[in-house]
Amino acid sequence: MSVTAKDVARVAGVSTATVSRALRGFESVDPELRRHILDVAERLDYVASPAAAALATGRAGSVAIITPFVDRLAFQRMLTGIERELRAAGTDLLLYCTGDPSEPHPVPPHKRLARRVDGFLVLSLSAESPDLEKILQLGMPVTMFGSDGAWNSSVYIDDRGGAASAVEHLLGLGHRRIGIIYGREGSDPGVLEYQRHLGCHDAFERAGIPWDEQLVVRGDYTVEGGAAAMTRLLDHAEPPTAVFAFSDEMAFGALQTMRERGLRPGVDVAIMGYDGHAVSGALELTTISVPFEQIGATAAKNLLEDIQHPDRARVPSVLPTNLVARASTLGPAA
Amino acid sequence: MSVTAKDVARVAGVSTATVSRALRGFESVDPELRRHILDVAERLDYVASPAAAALATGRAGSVAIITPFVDRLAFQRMLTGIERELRAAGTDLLLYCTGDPSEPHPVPPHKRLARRVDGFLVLSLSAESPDLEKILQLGMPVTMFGSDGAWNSSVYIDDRGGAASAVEHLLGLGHRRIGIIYGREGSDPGVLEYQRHLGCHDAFERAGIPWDEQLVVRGDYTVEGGAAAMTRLLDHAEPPTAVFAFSDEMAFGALQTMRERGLRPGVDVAIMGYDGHAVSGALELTTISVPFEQIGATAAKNLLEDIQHPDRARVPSVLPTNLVARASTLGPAA
DNA sequence: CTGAAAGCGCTAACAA
DNA sequence: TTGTTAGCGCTTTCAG
Repeated sequence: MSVTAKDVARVAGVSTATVSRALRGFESVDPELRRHILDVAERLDYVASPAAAALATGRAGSVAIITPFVDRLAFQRMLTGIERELRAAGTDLLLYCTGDPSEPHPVPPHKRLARRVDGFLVLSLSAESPDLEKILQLGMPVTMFGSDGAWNSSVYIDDRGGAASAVEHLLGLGHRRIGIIYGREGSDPGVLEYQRHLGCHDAFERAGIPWDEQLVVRGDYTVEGGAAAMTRLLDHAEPPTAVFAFSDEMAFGALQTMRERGLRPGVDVAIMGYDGHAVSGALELTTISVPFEQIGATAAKNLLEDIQHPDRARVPSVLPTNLVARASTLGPAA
Repeated sequence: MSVTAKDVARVAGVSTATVSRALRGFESVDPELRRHILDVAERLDYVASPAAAALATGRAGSVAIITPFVDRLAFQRMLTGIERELRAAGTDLLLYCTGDPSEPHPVPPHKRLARRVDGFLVLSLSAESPDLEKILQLGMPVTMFGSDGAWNSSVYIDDRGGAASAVEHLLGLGHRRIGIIYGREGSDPGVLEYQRHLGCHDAFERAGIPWDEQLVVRGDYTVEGGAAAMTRLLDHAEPPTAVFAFSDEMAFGALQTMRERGLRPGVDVAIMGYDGHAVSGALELTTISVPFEQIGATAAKNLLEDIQHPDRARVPSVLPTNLVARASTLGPAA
């Protein structure tokens, strides 16, 4: 097969135990011997078998990301932050995508990953998802983002407040008929989207404006879905003067629909998104910016901490969002 | 620790060997016994240790993606396709990001992953990258995309032709001063970007138009970089009447700069991108669409094939690109 | 068709 | 400080 610790031991004239110790930088190895062993290992181009190490130690040296979708900008940005942290820590990253929650997956993640990783990074899974439940049952370190609930070492943003501030921004501009483009049907209290709904309600209530179900449509978190949703809103007998989409991607689609109809963002209809992706700047889209890279990095750091110190008490991290007002709600700069 | 094959064997009243055979669906196990064993395993909530299996069989049951950046739309789309294929095959996915080629990474990927995976999916790495060389030396199955060269089981698109058709589209609209926004400095013949440069040259040459270095600027493959590049182009004494960006992301930035200056895409300056991301539709951006999801899926399939049949001769897959003309070059629809 | 036994390559007590 | 000796949990000949 390939060169093993035994080979290194033989060539270096020591035991495999010493090879193992030297390679892992144990203090208890004679510095000179150690150098010698490292030399030999280098020369033989030795690479330790992670499988054997994992079997012997019980730790895998890797963590898994569990998330329903990989094709969302928010995920991409979190991944950027996660990858950076993990690489710095020398921890491998396994990606497991559960797909649409409505369709059951061939092999549930806890089955596949249980003994393969040291911990889980659960992103955008509902707190009520059966997958999550199974993973928690494993009793391994888990850090979450996007699931509502008070878990240790998880990462949060104030989504309810963020959504409320979005609506308030529009109200402040004088809008009274405000359309909402949400993501997916059947969002339960365990998922962030639900918080955004609550935030909208909060803002409307404070302003004494009744909630109008007619102006709430689904956009599937995609550009196309957002475009279709906007079409429905505009075709309404009494169309909204402002629209708040629960993600930038859906807002992009809404902008497209407006363009097709010759409507000017921020002039004819105000529109805003949520997430603060790079492209929203290029589109002059008002949005709630969310620090996804930092969310990813923080989640990864928390998880690594949890893995190293399983019993240490941890406190959730809360990260800020903020509203970035642009021409899509303010109109073209004077 | 947790429940092992031995536990299942004991409870089921058989040997661990039979448990192993039954669980892997070997024909040689009595159907009835087999059902019984599966039952017990299910009941005990048994999950085989991948580390132990890997150690015993020599195969990891996973593949690694090696790529310099994860924060690009193209990567995200490939990942979508890859993940789908791999999940269907029950193969795990490890993600390894090399970072900027110019800055050396802490641990070379081949060291870390050599014995951890059964094969590599190398995306957007230069054919002349030292990382690639090391990985190839491992002698394991490798499927590539975005590295130019004739490797088996790799996936290609005709980037040279695609870039040429982009320029020809602009030429066909009467443009003679065409700006180019490329991605990164020092692209060598081993990377796809180089092919795009060649394609541009091809088109200019066929049209008898001299190449003007003044109109070629760098955009770093980001929205911000594209915006800055566009600024430089427009500040030119004799600005281009059309601009071709080597990625949609950079074209988005260019559009932003135009908007800030009150220039209308397709009217004042024609602009086109490359990649065909979903957002480009929303922006009415003319682009060369590239089937990244399909590229990812094909690459993953090829790799899995290679792993299963290491000696079978393979032929590279070539996937099509095509030009999608929109308002950013054609002007607003009549 | 099934069981016994010998590893896979590494780590961790325990001795020396 | 270093070597010896058992495993970690699974797979896989080889017998039966």
